[in-house]
Formats: sequence, structure tokens, C-alpha cells
Amino acid sequence: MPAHAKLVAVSDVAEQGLVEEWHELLARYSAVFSTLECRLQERHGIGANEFEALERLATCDFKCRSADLTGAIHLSQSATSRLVARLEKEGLVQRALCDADRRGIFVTITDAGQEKYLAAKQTHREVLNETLR
Amino acid sequence: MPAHAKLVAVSDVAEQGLVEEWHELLARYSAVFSTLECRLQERHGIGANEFEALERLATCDFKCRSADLTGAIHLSQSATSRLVARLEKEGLVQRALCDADRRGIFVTITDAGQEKYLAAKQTHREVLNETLR
DNA sequence: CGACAGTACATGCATACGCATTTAATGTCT
DNA sequence: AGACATTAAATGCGTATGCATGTACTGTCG
Repeated sequence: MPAHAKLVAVSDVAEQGLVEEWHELLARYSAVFSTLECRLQERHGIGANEFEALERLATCDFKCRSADLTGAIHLSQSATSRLVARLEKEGLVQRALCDADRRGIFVTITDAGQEKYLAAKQTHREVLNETLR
Repeated sequence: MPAHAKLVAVSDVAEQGLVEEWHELLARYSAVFSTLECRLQERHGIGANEFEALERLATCDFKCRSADLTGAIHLSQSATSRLVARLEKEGLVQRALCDADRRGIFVTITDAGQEKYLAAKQTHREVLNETLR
């Protein structure tokens, strides 16, 4: 076997490992996410991303800008904007103008949002327990 | 500190670890997937899920049923059906009736599909190298 | 001060998704 | 053989997403 063939073989092996790692990551993610989505929806009427947003707002309960949420959950800016709009329509968060920079908005969790979060948290942790290892 | 308080604290710690693990998984997945999506799209005009399907068909190049694809990629049955339809429209795969069970269809990769796969594979591996550790 | 680049969020639009249902073929039970 | 449950894939429908763009505000530079 020529030297370069061996190198190719070695790199193929490394590459294959990477691919397997990716598939595991993908499988793991899909399993957790879809279970979360399903159970949070049926028990609390919210999606997994909605929950992540509520959790962010509930724990880091300072004034939280829309842009901060975009960083926390892994969504585009526009998706975050609509997510906040949905949550507001359901009465779980409030949008408030930001005096310091009137382009931005502060998103705050409402009492109803807190309750919803605390209830959903149980389900969330339960699912993580079941699906992560 | 009462005993039950300690137990709660301990379980909270374990729970917090689980939550962190989930956030890492989510962040990792999002980073890899969106980079894949982006680069595969701009260089080869296909999405990340399309690539996964092509890879499955190219490597396991036996007759592959639509249902097998549904298992391999993490999509619903209907999403897989439409994915195959898109790939067929682009001439990358073919649908063939299955004689043994005429409800099912066999999906096979075309020559154009093979070429597309081999080209995209480079990009795919490159992205995995960059984004997985 | 006034124009103009930059930033924060909202929105129009196209698309991919999941759920529920439909359609067609298979298998089973009497 | 005939009726009925089951399965494979397609499709109608509602919705969440990303990209591109719009709108409102800020900050800077001349």
C-alpha cells in the first residue's frame, strides 16, 4: 500500500468518526426536542422554544431585550420577534418601550407567564431526565 | 437545614446539570446545522436534510424504501415524502414502484444525484471539521 | 444643525414542517 | 371469496421559520 493511500485511509477514518458524532448529535437532539415539543404542547399549550424564552425571562428577570432572547434561544431575529408576539398574545409576557433607547423593547414575564413557566418546568425536567441518557 | 431541604438541593444540582447538558446539545446542534444548511445551499443548492437523504441513498445503495429514509433522517413521514419529491424534481433521485409490495416505493439515486452527493460531501465534511470541536 | 450610516425590531413573502386525512394496496378472519 | 383492520405513501391545511426589506430611532461626521 502506497504511503498516500494510508494517509487517505487514516483521514477517512477520522472523517467517519466525525460523521458518526454528527449523527449522534442529530439523533439526540431530535429525540429530546420532539419529546419536549410534544409533551409541553399537550400539557401546557406551549412549544419548546416558547419554554426556553419563558425560562430565560423567568430566571434572568431583569429587563431583557428582545435581542438578548435571540441570543439565548437559537432562532433568527425575526423568529424571536414573532415568538415574543405570540407569548404576548397569550398574556405570558409583556412588551414595554425602552426609555434609554427607544428602538429597543423590554420583554418582561407576567404573573401568568411565571405560573406557566413553573408548571411547564416540571414537564421540561421530566423529559430531560427521560431522554438525556 | 432539614434533611428534605438537602435532598431538594442535591436534586436541583443534578437537574441543573441536565439543563446545561441540554443547552450545550442545543447550541452545538444549532451551530452545526445552520452552518451546514448555509454552506450546502450556497455551494450546491441543497439543504442539510437533502444531503442526509442523498448520503443515505448513495452509501446504502440497495433499493431503499421511503420509510427507510424517514428513519434515517429525523423527519416525519410527510416531510420525507415531500423531500423525496423535491429531490426527484431536481433530478437527483428516482421513485420506482416496488413489485413486492405495491404500496411502497423504492427511491434510488441518479447519476446526477451521485455527482451532487460527492461534491457536497466535501463541503459537508469541511463544515463538520470546523464546527464539531 | 442636517445628512447619512448603523441599529432594533416588525413584517411581507416563500418555504419546510407536523398533524390529520386520504388513497391505494396488503393481510387476516370468517 | 368478501368484509375489515392495517400499512405505505401522498396531500390538504395550519403554522413556524429564515431572508429580505421596511420603519423608527440613534449616533456621528461635516
